[in-house]
Amino acid sequence: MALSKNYIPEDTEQKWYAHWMEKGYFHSQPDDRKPFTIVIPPPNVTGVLHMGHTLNETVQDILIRRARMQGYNACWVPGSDHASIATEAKVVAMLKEKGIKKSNLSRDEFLKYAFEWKEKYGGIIYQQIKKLGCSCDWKRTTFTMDDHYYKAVIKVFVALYQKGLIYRGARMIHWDPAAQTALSDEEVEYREVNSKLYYVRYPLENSDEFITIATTRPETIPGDTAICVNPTDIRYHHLKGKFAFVPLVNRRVPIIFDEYVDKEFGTGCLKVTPAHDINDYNLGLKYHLETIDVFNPDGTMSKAAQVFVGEDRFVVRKKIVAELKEKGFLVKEEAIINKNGFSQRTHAVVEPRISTQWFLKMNELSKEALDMVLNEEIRLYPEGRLLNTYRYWMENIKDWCISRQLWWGQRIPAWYDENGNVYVAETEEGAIEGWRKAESKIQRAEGGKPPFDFAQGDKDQRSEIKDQRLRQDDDVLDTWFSSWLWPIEVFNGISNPGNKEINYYYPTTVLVTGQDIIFFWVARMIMAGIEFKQEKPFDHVYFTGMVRDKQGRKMSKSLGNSPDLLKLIDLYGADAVRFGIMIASPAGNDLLFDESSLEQGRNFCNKMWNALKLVKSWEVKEASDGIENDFAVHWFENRFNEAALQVQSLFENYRLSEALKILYSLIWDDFCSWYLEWIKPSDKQISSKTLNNTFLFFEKLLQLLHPFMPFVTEEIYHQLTPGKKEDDLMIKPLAEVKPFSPAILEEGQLARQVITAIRDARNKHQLKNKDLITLQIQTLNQEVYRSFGDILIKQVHATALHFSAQSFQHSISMVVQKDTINIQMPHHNNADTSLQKDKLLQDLQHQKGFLASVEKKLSNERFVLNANPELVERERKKQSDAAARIRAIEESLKTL
RNA sequence: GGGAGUUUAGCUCAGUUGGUUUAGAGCAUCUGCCUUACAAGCAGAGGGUCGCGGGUUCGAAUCCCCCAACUCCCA
Repeated sequence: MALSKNYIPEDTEQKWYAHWMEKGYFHSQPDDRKPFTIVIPPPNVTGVLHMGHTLNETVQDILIRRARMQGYNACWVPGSDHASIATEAKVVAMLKEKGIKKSNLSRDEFLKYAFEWKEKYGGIIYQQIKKLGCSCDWKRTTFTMDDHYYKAVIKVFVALYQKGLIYRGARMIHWDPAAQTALSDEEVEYREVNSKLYYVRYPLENSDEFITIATTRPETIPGDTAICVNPTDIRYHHLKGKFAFVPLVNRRVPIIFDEYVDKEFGTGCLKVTPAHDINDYNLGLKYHLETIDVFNPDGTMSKAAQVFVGEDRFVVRKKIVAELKEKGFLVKEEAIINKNGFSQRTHAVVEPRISTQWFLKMNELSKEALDMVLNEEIRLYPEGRLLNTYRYWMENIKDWCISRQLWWGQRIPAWYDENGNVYVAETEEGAIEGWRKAESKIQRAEGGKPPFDFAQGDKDQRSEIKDQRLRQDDDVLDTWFSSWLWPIEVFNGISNPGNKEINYYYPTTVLVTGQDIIFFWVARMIMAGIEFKQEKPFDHVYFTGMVRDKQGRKMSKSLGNSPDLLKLIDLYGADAVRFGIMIASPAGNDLLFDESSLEQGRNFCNKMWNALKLVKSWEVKEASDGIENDFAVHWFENRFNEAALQVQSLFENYRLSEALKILYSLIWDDFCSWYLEWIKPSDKQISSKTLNNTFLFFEKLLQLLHPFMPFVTEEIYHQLTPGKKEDDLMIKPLAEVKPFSPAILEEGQLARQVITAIRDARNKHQLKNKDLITLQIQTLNQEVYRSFGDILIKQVHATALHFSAQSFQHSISMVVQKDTINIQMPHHNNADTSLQKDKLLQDLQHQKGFLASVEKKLSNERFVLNANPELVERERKKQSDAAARIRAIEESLKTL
């Protein structure tokens, strides 16, 4: 079958993915090979594949595919997390469309809808990951709400509670009024916003005077319970012991003095609202102030506010300002820029709120997790900045608020009795048992007998307790409280500790993730690994950068600058998308996404496709090889080995983008532009030896490139010798990297330089391709030139190669390394040599300058004395080379 | 406000412990080519006071200090 003009990705991608799946290449089982394990950072179940995922998954696939070819037992576990806030919001929205209110549903009914939703939409992203070509072990797909996973999370909660690391308490937390749930510190994003600073005067008691405060949040005025100034601020010394009245609600509040207040900000007077600001809350604790919560959970004004009850906080801000103005309390307003906290999921302005929540103590957990990274037991790539970030967070760690006021997630395994006592257990029975023990203790203390005897299995009594005496906590756990177990529980390491799989695959080899979730995930996974497995979760962490558009802006829905990935795959092919993304992602840097790099990837596929067409068009002629092919084959073999070695070392350092660049240039330039042109026969006839070597080279190139561009390489691999292939490139073992000879590479370099120099001269003198030239070289190294003489003649369209001690008169001459090259055309006896002369003069000047700098170095005694001998020797070589080159140039100039 | 990082060609980046031909690559640009694998191509070329200013050294893109700009993280 004739091959198409260009490479057509859609013809091959689906075919090969299906083939690989059918062969079970992606599936891994423990065996006696070394494992190479990656767990996918679980994308959110509500998600569709975006550019960030694409970069991330591509990197993982590259690593896992290469490891597989290197003979590791490669296992890449896919999955997703349940994303409680985001998913619950989607389900609520879906219900709303159906005309169902969440508040009218029972918890179980709601969860039924949620699971339905998950079944319907939760798998979309998997299909997209497959389109990208990712070789995940789909049989291991895990979801953070799977049964075993759910149980593991509960088990961990109970264990940490029993260890005293989990506690429940009233604290000031971040409240998301849109989702109506608490958030952890990490789920709040701070952004600068334009806002206003309002100056409001509060009347003083028993006086005509006022005290003026400045605030950006006038809607919290009804919650004020003090005014605070700095004790060193002499402006307010006379107010010691005085009281003021809060405008609108007319509350009498004390004036207190504390160092916390910044004298320079506003008027130096701070209104204190302990219920609605973390610093004010601390002042409240210190000075025993009343705490008045003026907001409802949804961000409207509460009854306690007395004014504008039931209206939204931002509407009320405007109304209160208007009223303050009207009543003469407002002194002035000033435009300022300040930072607001926004919910990462709903983007609502976060409200500091005092609330009873569950917390995990982080101090003890963090110590070992920090050491593990500092002493390089776990290595971060790239290291520098991220190590500092990690250290800072770990050293200043705060307790983690893990409860969420939602239904979609693992329900907190805590039960309360009528008196508010709490019983934490993995099951309800366990909690009842705990309650019974506690009860009977009291009974015994009071001399009575235990109320129930479960040993007798009294079912009625049991349900009585369940329904009337014990009530389970309504809240669920933070999604990250399940994700932090991911590297362990995907192998059932918590629900079924010590099983064969966890023992084999854990710790995993490398985690690939974005820098933005270093705290959410990476740090906490390390803690979980230490706590529950007594071992690190992974050896390496590779952080990818952020995907931006080509102007450097973050990709976002609102800017509309994130491209539709599936469309791009349709347009360019998955390999081209992978190429484009990787070539533009220098290790550790952000990716500036530009469609033109996908085009480059598509063109690259096409280039290889055409090389395939070329080599397949050749026919074997059984005759001895000409010398030219020996040189070409020998040279390319060494060039390949050199590049393979570079690629290996780049992989070891996670410099994937650079490895891809090396391969791109190795295939396009070295293989296609040089090697294939050198061996290309004029009559399609080629020796079997050269052809076989060429096929072998091609295969080896495809193999090295395969992890980056799996589809096109597999396709060409099979096309090279159709019908014969029983294996697949994907699982073909990668050969050991072989040493290379620098000498042959240098000879190749010389050949290329001479060819390029002559082509340049032809170009400058507007010689047609068909014009044959006479070629003469002045060199002390005729042997080397003879070894590639035929290549030279073919590549520059010369009649023959001559060696001579003298230049031709009226020839065009140039100097390559230490040799002078002369070319002459039959019909160009009076060629204009001025261009050539300029170039030689320029080169001469450069060489002289260079020689001078080398000689300066060598005439410096301190250099010769201090620098190591090899270095001095190298400088001497530079000196003699430069001198030789200068001589050659001067010679050539004489003939012009 | 505190901390970290970055600054090399028009753009994106390499440049390992200071010395490897007075700085390299890809893309973009320019010139010439429809040469029978490929115009999604071929051949060639131009382009940088290594952010600024000091210092250390025989020698600095590389080490130190100051300043400037940008980015990120934290509060």
